[in-house]
Amino acid sequence: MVTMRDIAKMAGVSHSTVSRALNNDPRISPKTTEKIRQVAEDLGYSLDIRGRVLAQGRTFTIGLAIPNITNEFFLPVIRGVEHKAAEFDYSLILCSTRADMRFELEAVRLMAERRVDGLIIAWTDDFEGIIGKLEPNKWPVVFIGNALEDSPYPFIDCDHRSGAYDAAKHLIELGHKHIAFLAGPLISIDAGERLDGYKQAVEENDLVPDMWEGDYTRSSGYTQGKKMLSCRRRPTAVFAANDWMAMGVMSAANELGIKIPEELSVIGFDDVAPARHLLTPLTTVRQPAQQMGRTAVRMLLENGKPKSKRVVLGTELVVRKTTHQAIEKR
Amino acid sequence: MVTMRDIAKMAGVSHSTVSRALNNDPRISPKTTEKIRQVAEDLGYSLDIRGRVLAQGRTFTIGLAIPNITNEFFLPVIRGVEHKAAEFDYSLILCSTRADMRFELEAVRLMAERRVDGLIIAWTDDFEGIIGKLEPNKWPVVFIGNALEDSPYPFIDCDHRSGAYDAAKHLIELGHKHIAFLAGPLISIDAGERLDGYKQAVEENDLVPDMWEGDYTRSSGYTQGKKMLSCRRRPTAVFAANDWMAMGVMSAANELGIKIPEELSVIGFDDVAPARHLLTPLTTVRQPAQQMGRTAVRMLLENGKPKSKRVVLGTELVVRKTTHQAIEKR
DNA sequence: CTCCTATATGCACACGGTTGCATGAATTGG
DNA sequence: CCAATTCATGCAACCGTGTGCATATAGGAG
Repeated sequence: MVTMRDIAKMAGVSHSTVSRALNNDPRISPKTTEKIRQVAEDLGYSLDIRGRVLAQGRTFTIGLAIPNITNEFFLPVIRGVEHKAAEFDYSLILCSTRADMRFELEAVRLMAERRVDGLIIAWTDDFEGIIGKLEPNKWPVVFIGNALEDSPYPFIDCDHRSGAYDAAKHLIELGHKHIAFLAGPLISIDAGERLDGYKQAVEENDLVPDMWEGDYTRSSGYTQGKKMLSCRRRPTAVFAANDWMAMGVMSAANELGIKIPEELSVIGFDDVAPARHLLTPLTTVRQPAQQMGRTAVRMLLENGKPKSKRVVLGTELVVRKTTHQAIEKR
Repeated sequence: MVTMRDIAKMAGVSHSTVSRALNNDPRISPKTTEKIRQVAEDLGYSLDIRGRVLAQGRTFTIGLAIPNITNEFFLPVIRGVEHKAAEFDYSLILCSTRADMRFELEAVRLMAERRVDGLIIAWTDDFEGIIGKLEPNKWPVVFIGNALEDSPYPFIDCDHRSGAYDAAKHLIELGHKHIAFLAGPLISIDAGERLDGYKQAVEENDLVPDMWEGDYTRSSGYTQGKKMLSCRRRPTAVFAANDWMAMGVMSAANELGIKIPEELSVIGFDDVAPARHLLTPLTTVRQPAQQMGRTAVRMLLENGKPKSKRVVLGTELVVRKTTHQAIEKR
């Protein structure tokens, strides 16, 4: 492998001159620079960034820890982070933590050892554990998702409450009177906020809440969907707290011969890719996942003066084909 | 930031002793080792892997260049690479090349500068360009996908031909006599092979091929689907060369009021997540994407003796709900 | 007591760049 | 023609860790 010292020898200069020439230092004469460039080219030189990294104290790398690569939901987050990082000429180190705290802490250790210039932790359950690991050396970190409103750590999340409110409002405006809500696991922060949004909308309009609990998986949507749709007075609309459960509900409705959207409106949350591609594409609330990724990178890298440590992004109601005017009551 | 020299000073030893102690060198006495461990702990020491990297000449990092993070199809590949790399205690640097050769070469340069221990290039169109960049320094590389059978470079792909053959055969065994094939863009290598597999199966059974060309996008599936299903004698089964196009065809059928699978069987290729989640889930040929990722890492990292430079994995026919016995001819 | 052998640790250099400061050469002004 | 200044380059230290070899100390055998 050819180094700057090799080039220096060939060009009859010192290796510091080579370094400066290749970095366009104006103090090196154009003639020398040109010569060095030429020799470098001839020898097939390739910069070894490891030297620079050690000398300059930066790694031009950021780390991203994602709970579960398997879940399509995180894909746009990764994309956002990758693209924004690339804009800054930064590389991305990706770790999947399998939603397991041990792996998560392991990933943090790994990235700290690599001295990444910044760390993005997505949807962790253990803020304190991570901060504890990072604290001794004050590594810069940004969290995405799962954020408490009064979190002392820099985070990015979206407004689940108002997103859920919008979704419920949408159904109400279509004339639905009986709107069931299929909640996520209520230990989770966003699940609680989404429930709140639903409740607020329903109560503001003098409707009675009808709450069921799932666990954000498709199969829980299916099971609970079967139950709620077999009730004597079944809802005319279901708001599922995420798309996976919404798809489970659709499955259940399908098996029960209930037509969507004519006989049942369904709305989800997140705007996950598979839901977009259904034959009757799902109406949902889009979480700006890609933008969340981009913003996280910006917060980490943008010239040191973070305007704010907390960012809450808005959501967007995406009306597609699964919501429909309520049928009149007989 | 506390370094080994700091620890050494505190513990009254030299930094080489610290290095050895922390690496469990048996030559350091248990007493000293324990003491050094303790001091390291007290000072909140964290290994800086950059030093090791430079000293040992390895980076414990592999690079993965993916054409397009946006496409869910690549997700299992990333997962496979990430998991396998983690098993080896390797980190993963991820680059999305936006299916643009310039970005691709840029990504290769970046990873080379970072001195990754191995490079995985997924579905490139420009093997020579990349090898040209890598050649001068003989960086280890493995390609995934888009492989020519006689490629001189180490690659992993799956057997598109036999996969397509299986798909067509499946339809034939269900009694279909008129099976349309919606091909991918025929410049692409796998598109050609899939077409060959289809042709072989159809001809072996004395059926007449009915070939249409798409471009692997959902919308091309929709457009061509509309056309082929509006023919006077429309096919009873469609084999789309990938899942996205299959979903387009299903959309078209849906709009034309053609019932799937009763009136039309549809089969895809790849087993992309959204196709799995349709209300009537798609029958398809699974490309072992995750395993391809894992294998690529293994080829790069496993103790230097690659058994073979070319791996062609098998595919798996996944029968779900979109294929059905052919209706009898009247 | 002396010699030999383990055992434990330190010294110094290596890895591949970057950078503050010094030095030598060339140019300019008087 | 000399001094002052600018310009181009080299020297050497540095970043944090790993490692071959030398050295110091202790323990055991004769």
